[in-house]
Amino acid sequence: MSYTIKDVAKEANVSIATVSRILNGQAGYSEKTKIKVMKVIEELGYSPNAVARGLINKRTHTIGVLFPKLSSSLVTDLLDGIEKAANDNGSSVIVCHTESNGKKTMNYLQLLIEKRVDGIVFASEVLKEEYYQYVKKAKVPIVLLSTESYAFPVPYVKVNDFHAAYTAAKYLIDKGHTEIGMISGNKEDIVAGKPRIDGFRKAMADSRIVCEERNIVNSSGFGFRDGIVGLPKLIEQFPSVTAIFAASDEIAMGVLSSAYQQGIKVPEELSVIGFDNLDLAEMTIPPLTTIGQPLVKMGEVAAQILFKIFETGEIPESRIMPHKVVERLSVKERA
Amino acid sequence: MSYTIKDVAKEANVSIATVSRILNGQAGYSEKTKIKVMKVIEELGYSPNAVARGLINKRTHTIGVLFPKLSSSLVTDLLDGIEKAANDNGSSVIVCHTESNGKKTMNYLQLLIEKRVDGIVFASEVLKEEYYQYVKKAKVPIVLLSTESYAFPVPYVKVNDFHAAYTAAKYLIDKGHTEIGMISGNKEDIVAGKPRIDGFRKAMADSRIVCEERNIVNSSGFGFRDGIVGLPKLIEQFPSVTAIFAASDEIAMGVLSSAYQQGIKVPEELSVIGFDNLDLAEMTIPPLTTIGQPLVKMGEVAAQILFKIFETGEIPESRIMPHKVVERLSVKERA
DNA sequence: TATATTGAAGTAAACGTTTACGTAAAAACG
DNA sequence: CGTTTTTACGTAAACGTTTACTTCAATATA
Repeated sequence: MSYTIKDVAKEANVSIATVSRILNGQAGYSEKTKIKVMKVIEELGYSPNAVARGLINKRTHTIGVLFPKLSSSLVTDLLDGIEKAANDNGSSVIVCHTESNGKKTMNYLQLLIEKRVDGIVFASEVLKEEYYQYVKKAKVPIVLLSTESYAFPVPYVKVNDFHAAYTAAKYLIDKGHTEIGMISGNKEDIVAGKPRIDGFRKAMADSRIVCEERNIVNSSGFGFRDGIVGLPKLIEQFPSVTAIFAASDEIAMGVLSSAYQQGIKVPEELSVIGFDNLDLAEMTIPPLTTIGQPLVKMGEVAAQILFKIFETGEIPESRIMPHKVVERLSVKERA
Repeated sequence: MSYTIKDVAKEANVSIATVSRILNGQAGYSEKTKIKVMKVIEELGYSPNAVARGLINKRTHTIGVLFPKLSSSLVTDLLDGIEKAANDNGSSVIVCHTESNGKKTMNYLQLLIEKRVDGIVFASEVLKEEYYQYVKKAKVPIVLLSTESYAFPVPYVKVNDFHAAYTAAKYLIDKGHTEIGMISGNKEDIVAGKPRIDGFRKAMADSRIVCEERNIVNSSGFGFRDGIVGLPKLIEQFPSVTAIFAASDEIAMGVLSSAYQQGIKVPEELSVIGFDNLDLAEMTIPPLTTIGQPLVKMGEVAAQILFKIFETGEIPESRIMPHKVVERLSVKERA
């Protein structure tokens, strides 16, 4: 097919060992032969076979990434960061799209392990026992991104959702709001759903604002639709609401759209704060005030943790990334 | 490290050839030994080494994808489709993020070729001669996605941008508009910029509507900012405008935001049609009428073309995917 | 000058598979 | 029952590298 190291060796009248040494900068050859060999490589257009290298070196310079879905700008930013860090470390990334499906996830894990990826980033989803045991048995390093495991000792990279939600609610309170509602995403989601609700509740409690059932609408997911249907529901059960904490930017966009349809002015009549700071948060009308997660950075850090593990063999600590409120125009001080 | 086929063979008292045959369903063993071997595999938790397989089979079951940027929902949808089709065909995908940088692109191509990917999807960017020659020399199948090459015989998958833009303009015209402007994206972009402008012009001409300099604002890219700055510019040079064709949904969102800031009501005072039908097009205020590209499907088709090439060795024809107008609420019939 | 050291290479084994080829026993056939 | 065919394996080479060991000449050292 294409040329091999043998072809190069033959053409240059040296042994394959010499070619290999030159290619890997390993000492043991003269400048003259190097030049000769490089010339042959150039002429032939020889490209070293990374598969063969991987076989003998037991290192593929490839990492695998598992996402529940691809078409979400949250995931995209994470991937962006991962890819960046991987590339900086001379590795490539294989993306897998699990659709939050247990069987698919297992298949992907199997695939990645058979391909002998150096490590795995598991993103935005809960690490089931089955998954954990499988990669543990295969001894492949794994790091969690934008998720966390309470049951297993796996390093993770994420923001503190409890704290971030607290910050969001507190921000609204500091703006003079007292009639504050939340549209929460899935409360069964123990890693991103529940903590945000708890953080919201805690902020309310700390400010001595009563927070009951009616303050919170639990939706099934974190999507646009959840915001669209969430707002009318919230208004129905809590008509005096003046400010809303949406558990994701997509929910917030749904709220914005729903408010617009109902003729509710944001932020004049209703303030809205989101969560994530997706790219589209600055494109909404009005531009969305939100809790920013450093998504790209988080992806980078997750990948870097993997590389650290390759180097040292030790498992580093998890990283809680800082969140911040990104002030735009969807929240107004209450008179 | 982990178990090999030899360990399995020894443990099961058979030769490695037999294990291999069982693993690949190759005939040449009895049911009894199969059961015995499978049991050993199960016990050991043996995982076949795809790297070794790749070396001997000259097939890695991996394809590479090059994107100019990752954080764009356009690219994400394409990737989604590619990944889906790849997975259906037992392959994985390596993503590369070129940032439209020639050097980075060449590095990625080199990387992918060294890793011996079975094929490459080159997306949303123009295929430079240097790129083409390099992958051609390596004899790696390549397919273009959402882009096209006039100079080289490379199969592509995309919509007909000229025709799609024509459709957009015609749609506005059919709604009774005659004062129609365009915010065009980069007109130097010969594959997506220029054809859309030409399509727009043609539709205007065919309807005997004069279309001059002032009808079109050329921006440098296809992003939100371009819409934000584009609208004021367009209004200044063409104050009577009642409808706008934005060359991308992101531009359209910029237009929407800019219009909102200036107190221009969409669609009452100004109609806007976009291009792409990104996920976020339905989340805008008002929901965006746009030209839909079947992005996920396009990704799938691109990958399938690659698999077809692997099978047949022949290069299939390019595919022009159908576009359609997705009617939402940002365009209004003119009184 | 005799010996030790260094430098520049080559040889061959190993990585974990697949597969062409060989072989012995079992089955089928006449 | 003798011969042919089939079945069920085993042996060993190959895939394209890296690298531990060798080797041989040139240089440094005593």
